[in-house]
Amino acid sequence: MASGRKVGSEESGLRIHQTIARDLGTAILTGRYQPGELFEGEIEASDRLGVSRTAYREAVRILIAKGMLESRPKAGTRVLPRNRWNVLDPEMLAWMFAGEPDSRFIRDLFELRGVIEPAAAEFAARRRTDEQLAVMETALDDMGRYGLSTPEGRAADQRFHNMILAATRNDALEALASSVGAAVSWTTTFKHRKKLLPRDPLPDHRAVFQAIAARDTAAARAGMAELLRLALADMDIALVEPNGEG
Amino acid sequence: MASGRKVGSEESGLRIHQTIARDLGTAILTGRYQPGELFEGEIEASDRLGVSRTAYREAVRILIAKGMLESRPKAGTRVLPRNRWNVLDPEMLAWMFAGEPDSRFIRDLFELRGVIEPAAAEFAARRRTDEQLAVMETALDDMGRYGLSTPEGRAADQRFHNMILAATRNDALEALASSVGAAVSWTTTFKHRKKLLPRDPLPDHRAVFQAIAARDTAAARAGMAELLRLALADMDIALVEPNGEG
DNA sequence: CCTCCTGATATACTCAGACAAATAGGAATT
DNA sequence: AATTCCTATTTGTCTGAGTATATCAGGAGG
Repeated sequence: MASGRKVGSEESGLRIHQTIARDLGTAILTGRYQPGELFEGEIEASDRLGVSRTAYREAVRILIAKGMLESRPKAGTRVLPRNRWNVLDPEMLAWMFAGEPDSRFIRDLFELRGVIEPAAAEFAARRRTDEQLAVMETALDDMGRYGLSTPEGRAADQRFHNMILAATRNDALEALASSVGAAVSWTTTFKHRKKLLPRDPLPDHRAVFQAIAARDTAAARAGMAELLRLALADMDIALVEPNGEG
Repeated sequence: MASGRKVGSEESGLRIHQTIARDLGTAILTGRYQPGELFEGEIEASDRLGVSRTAYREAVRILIAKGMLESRPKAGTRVLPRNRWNVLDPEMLAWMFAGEPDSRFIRDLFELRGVIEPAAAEFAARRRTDEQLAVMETALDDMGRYGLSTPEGRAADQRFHNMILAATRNDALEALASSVGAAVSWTTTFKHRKKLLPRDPLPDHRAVFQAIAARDTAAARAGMAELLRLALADMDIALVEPNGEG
């Protein structure tokens, strides 16, 4: 047992294959490996990283499952083109936002959210149950009580949006929006890290809630769109797109 | 070396861990394993399947990467709740549609597509380049030449929609819509398996194309919405939702 | 000169068995 | 009853060997 060395840095509860997957994943996301680029062999790679081939291979399996890699005997392991990546995968989003996320992709996510959530609000207005409505209301109350600058307040905000998604009764929409919402909430954390929020978000949320309560689909859609528009306006990243909405 | 038996059925080029992942994945998707249910231990499972623990573990890693499983020492490996699954993962969609897909989820996918693609058409109308427009046109020509009942025609249809997505200049939207689009095309195959298409889809496509060419965002959105509405009307699954659009 | 086969070879894939690490759950203690 | 500690169980990691497969070079045939 001569070499009982650690990999390099003491990671939290993560297993080795998870840290390798995360490291390789972020390396690919940040462009340190280009699409089409060939990886070194398993033996060399695992040796260089100071881990067993087993752990390295399991890491590669994870990245293959996320559409980032491809591996075949004799051909080796190479990075797939970007359009094959599952960029909406929650773990991948977490990797992106752990580092310095690409502002262009953040814009993409907000844009996608702007497409998804108003539609979700509309479906929710049509299909919500009274129980779901009640959960939304208490979440909104909590949000007002604690404010968005506290963890409790943000959790309440999450609950509110999640319940809207659940009320859509659309699993696909729900899965998607929860991923995007989580990613966007990372940026919200960024926002609050720099400056405290300048605006009270409660009225927008209440308007959406009222519309859903009244089963007013058009108002729900419009209210959510307005909410997102205001939220986006609070952020600095609005500037990446030179041309406005027109 | 007493038992050199094969796993059971001769799979095509798939590796062992891939087939195990697919089998377990479909078993979970079809409800043969319920959320929260505990798997048997790795040794028992790999032994029962007649494969090595390595291969079984790599399969489990894949399913964990897709949000279907969770495993911790001493606690075992268990199925995660449905809302944790990455149901938009292309591979998962393929697994679903390989068997008898849940009609409720198909409805969800169509609904999601109805949200995504009109928005994508709108973005495409605003941001498309002339080159992208040219590709759309040739795709449309091919589609007209071969018809949707031929593989070439369907490929052209795919190219048309994919180019719209590329023209949105939104990676997140593109990744999402390509997954959903692929899944929906499986159902299109289903449709044509039963009955040949009763309607000429070309006019709808041309309308969308014209709008994108003219950079008419509203018309592009409306045209795409209409296209999807008609496509959905062709399918049998419209009946799952008793209440119409209103 | 090109196409098709054929085999050598590099690479990932699979296997078996051992050991390590972590943690859930119970036992002992306060 | 709450807390601490122990232990047994399960996943995690390692090693080294052997297998399968696809690429690539080189030759046979057109």
